[in-house]
Amino acid sequence: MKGLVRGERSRRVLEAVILEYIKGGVPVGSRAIAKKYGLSVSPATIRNVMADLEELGLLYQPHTSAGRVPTELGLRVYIDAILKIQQLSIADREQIRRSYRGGVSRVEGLLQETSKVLSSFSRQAGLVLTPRLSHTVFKRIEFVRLRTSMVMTILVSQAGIVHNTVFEIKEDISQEELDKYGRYLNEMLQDLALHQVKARLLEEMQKEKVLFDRLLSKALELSQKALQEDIENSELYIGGRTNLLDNPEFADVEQMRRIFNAFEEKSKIIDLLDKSMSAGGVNIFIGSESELLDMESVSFITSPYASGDEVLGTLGVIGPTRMDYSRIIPLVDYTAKLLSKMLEETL
Amino acid sequence: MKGLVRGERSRRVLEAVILEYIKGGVPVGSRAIAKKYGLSVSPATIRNVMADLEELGLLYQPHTSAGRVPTELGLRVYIDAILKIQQLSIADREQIRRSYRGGVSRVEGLLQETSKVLSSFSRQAGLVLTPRLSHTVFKRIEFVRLRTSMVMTILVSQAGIVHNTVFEIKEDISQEELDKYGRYLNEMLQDLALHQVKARLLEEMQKEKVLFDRLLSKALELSQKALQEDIENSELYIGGRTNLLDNPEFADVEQMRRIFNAFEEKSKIIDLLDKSMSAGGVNIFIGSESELLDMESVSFITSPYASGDEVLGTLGVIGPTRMDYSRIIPLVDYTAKLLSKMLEETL
DNA sequence: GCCTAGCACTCGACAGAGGCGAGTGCTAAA
DNA sequence: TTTAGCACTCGCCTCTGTCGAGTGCTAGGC
Repeated sequence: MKGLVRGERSRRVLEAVILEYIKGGVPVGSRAIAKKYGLSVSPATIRNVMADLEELGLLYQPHTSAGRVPTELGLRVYIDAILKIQQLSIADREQIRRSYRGGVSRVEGLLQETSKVLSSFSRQAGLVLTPRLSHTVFKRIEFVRLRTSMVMTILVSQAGIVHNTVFEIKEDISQEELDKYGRYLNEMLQDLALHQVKARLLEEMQKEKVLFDRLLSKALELSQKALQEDIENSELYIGGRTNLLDNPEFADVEQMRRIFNAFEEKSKIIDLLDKSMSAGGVNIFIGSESELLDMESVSFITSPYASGDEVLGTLGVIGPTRMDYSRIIPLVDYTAKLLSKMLEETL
Repeated sequence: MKGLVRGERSRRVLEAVILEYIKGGVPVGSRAIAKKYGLSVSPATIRNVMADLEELGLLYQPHTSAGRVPTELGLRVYIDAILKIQQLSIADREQIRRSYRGGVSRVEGLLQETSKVLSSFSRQAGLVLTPRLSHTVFKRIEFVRLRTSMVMTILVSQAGIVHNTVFEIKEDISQEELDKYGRYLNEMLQDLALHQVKARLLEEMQKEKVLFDRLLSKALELSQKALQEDIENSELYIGGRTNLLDNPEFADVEQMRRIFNAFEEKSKIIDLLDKSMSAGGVNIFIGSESELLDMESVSFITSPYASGDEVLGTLGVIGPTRMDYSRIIPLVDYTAKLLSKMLEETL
């Protein structure tokens, strides 16, 4: 990949075009670069270099007499081979930490807040994928009798995530009995990962002695029901949608509609974030790389977050392909680390 | 108000202009009305009537040689004095009920689903304000020790709403002890409204005997903390935001930005829905009536929903002032009733 | 006295023409 | 290899004229 841009000058020019384009959003011409980037060569020379870069597929011209715009490939090369990723400044870091003050007391709140932090610092939209329940560790289960034959199950994971389900049962069960079930299950499932819990329950249900113990079998049945639910699903928090409206390239409503549809639908974005969960560190998807067809002009910058050793979810920023990568990459990186630390410390 | 439009013909013309405007979104001229609405008078006559209506402030002309557009007042008069609100057709009702199938097992899910139902049937955005916790009846409290000195409180209301808080305590408390607190409090707070719970806790804390019982006082302290949290706040579910993008009047991005900002901010809309909670039945806010300044071109149609006698929250539809009131008013009405029934039955 | 036909008038929407300017590619000379 | 010069391209903007929808007014008819 690096070989694509051989000369030092080519590289400087590519960088200049991209920086200028990110700043202005309009095609950039040879003269502007010759002037502002002190390459001490004339515009004509720049033009030659640009023509070369265009042949390599890194730049392209929207029309004959226009300046150049970076292609996806161009951005890719820039990010991989040219951009030196800086640390976030101390001031920025301090400010991010400060935005969390005012105490967020629930995990859900913390994650939602994070999506807002990401959006306000990137001036784009922030994304936070909540942990899959099935990937977390069992902490506690509780049954509450809401009314005749209606039972609520509350499931708490070690990371402090709460999930509840309501369902109907054939015969009424008293709260006292439900409490017994709870104690029994809490004992049995201690410290299991939730996806193991399911297996464990089945296993227990096979055991002969259980079959003859009404209490146990009832308890197992109930918890089975609770787990059938969507513990595989993640939620997605999206902060700062409106920031996207400020991007001039989305003035055209059609683009905007596509993106907001994806926000409403969520599943596509969830899939994407899910994919980048296993890959460690910051991931960048430029335009069509995300394979969200019909989303050609947006980029994602994502990073997984964790609590201890356990990778919980992914967070990131979505914006136009023309966005300030040099600022947002470290932002996403830092925020992911900060969130991980907060999850680990406070929970 | 009714007196504003005296003649039967004036009324017909006003209605015609509004219906036509709702359908097309462009100013409507005298000829179109004369033709399509079989008033069997000539365009010239219609023009005279229109001029009268304009003088009354019910219509206005965007420019000299344009057709007429209804004003807010015009719409108000139309809705109050002319529109006969029909029942939703059996087919529609059936279809709405069907959209809920596939079993929604949590209250949150049910409400969120409702916002989607509202949006898809209105082709605008659907709003559902969740119940304030403080207005619901206490069902159960539960403490979970997440790790040393970190405790989670889970609060369940009779309607099946779950709220959790995490906080740090000075000295560690074992799960066994926490369970004891729970049992004690569940006994004590049975069937109280949550806003009474707070008072009750304070009251108990005053009692001398409690002061000397470490267990009790600790339990009270903990639950106090849990309740300090945002039990006064409602959440707002918004479904079908993208539908709004289809309204031609919002092609201009500025309008759209305002609305989406309000969605992001939420508090203004929450206030509005909150206000219309106490007023029974369907409420309609046209344009500036909502007093959400900078939202001149949108209308709200809202209705409270309840469970049993207890009014829980508000739901509604937000769309351009030019929306199909005759369809959406019954829709909102029916959906509120249906939701109330479902909340009552299934919980 | 109300309704209608006719007419002059207004004004936005649209299309085409022309000028501007940014930016290019090519060529020839340094 | 670089640069200056030049002809050329093409999007954007403005100006202009035409078109048509719609109006208000007036005079005559039921």
